[in-house]
Amino acid sequence: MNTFQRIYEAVKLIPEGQVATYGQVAEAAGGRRLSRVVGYALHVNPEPGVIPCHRVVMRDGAVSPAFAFGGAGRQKELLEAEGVAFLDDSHVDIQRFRVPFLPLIQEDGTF
DNA sequence: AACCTGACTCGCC
DNA sequence: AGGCGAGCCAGGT
Repeated sequence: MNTFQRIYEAVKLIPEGQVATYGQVAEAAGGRRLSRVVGYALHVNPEPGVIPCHRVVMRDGAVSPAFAFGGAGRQKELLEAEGVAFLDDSHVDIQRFRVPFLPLIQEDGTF
């Protein structure tokens, strides 16, 4: 169970209709400082469609400009379809839809 | 094998 | 208040 695996597990745990920040995913995966690694992990997303990377946004709710799996507009589309409201074209209402907490992923992949 | 870079975040000027 | 550097991991050069 390496860091990447845990990051992916954490992202998969984000419930539909909610979003999580890179920091939250990072904490669930082992440490807040992994936030940057989280970005890299999703960048090289090995399982598009399986890992809901569209539910991961920056701390201020902004979606990544470098989003690349169908276009940034696609991400907004998916999130709104799940019930996540947007404040503007690039920011989700993070305060209302951020997942309250994410379980800590253990070495063996469990909580 | 060392070095650089990247979907981030936070703390310190 | 806004800019800068550090810490983390993996993969490419």
